[in-house]
Amino acid sequence: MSDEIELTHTSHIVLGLLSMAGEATPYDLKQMVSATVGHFWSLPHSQLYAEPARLARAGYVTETRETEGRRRKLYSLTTRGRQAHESWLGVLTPEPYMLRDLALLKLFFGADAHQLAEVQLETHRQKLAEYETLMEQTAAYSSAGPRLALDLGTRHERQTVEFWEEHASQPKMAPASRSPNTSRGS
Amino acid sequence: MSDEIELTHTSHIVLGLLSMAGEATPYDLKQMVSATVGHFWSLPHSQLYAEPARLARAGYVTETRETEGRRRKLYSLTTRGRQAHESWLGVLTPEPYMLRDLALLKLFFGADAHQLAEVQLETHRQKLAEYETLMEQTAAYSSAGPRLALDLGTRHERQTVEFWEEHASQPKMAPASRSPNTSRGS
DNA sequence: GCCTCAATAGTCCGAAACATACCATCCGAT
DNA sequence: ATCGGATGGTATGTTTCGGACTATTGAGGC
Repeated sequence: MSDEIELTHTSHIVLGLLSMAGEATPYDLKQMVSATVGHFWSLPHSQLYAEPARLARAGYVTETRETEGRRRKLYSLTTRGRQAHESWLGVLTPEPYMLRDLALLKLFFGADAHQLAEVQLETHRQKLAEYETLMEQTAAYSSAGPRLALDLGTRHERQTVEFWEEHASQPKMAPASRSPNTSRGS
Repeated sequence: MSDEIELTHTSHIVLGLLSMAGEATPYDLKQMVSATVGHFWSLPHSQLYAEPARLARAGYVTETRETEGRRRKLYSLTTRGRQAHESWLGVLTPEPYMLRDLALLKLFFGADAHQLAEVQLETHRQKLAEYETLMEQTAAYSSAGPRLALDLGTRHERQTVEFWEEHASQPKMAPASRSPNTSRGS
């Protein structure tokens, strides 16, 4: 412990997840991410091996190994880590948010909206469906934070779908019934 | 020219801007970014010096210098660059988008929504106002792409503001008649 | 008992992006 | 004359990205 490091976004995700899980291996973190924040904040799984190690060096988490089997590394928050997490939660952030949407970028640069819409609709409808499923699952037992976040996410998706719907079906030749054969096979 | 590189998001932004401007210095690009795509896709200005150079090495843009004054570097698309840009525009991307919103992250991890809302409202209202101003300015003369992108951006902001409004003024005492002041006037 | 396949679990690395600090020049107003 | 602000640019250490690559484990078929 004791290299001074600065806590990055990734750090706070790891700290946050550990505070929820109590104790976790990087692989657990990976699962958690993809089930939760990964929906809107993606990161490569390699980070989830590198970052806890970094946090351990700086004394925010402890690293122990299983004594048997794969001898996986188990991480959990130290007092310092818990404090860091909590004070992060308490700090108000006017921080700008980033919406990195390739489709939006292409739209801006003049791509054909109708064409874009086709793919975007599929993507976002699927995501919306996922969210709605999640919503049902978590409605009862989950704590407030995740539910609120999911709520905002769902609204975003719903709106995005609406937007693209408006641009989907009337490119220039408006009339006939397009058979919307968006079969959802994987 | 002729190192093979792969075109990143940053590359495509630079190519796109150059295709709009015809010719530009990194500083020009910097201005353009902050006036346009920078609203939703931020990047450090140093990239706008590094990236064109990289693209020049690979033959996507030409680099010339002013012969007088500051002898700034001027970039413009080569045929290859223009092609790359256009084919990028044409490719359909189911690519997932990322919403990197610290506030959302904190919300997820259990931060106090009421408190968060305060700051978020300020930020997003301001952004919304910006967008609405931009909207008026660009309504007439601007081409379709930017207008559509702006439209989507504006809706996002509007919705985000709505969301935080719901969490701003009634922290835990729920009951009374909420005046649903979600006026949708532009 | 052996094999295979999927899920689990982890390492590694080059390239890109990030954030910021720093430097230099020009020009108009005091 | 000089000061400050806009202009214009470089440099650098850290983080992130993205994916390739390698094991191990356990369940089910044969």
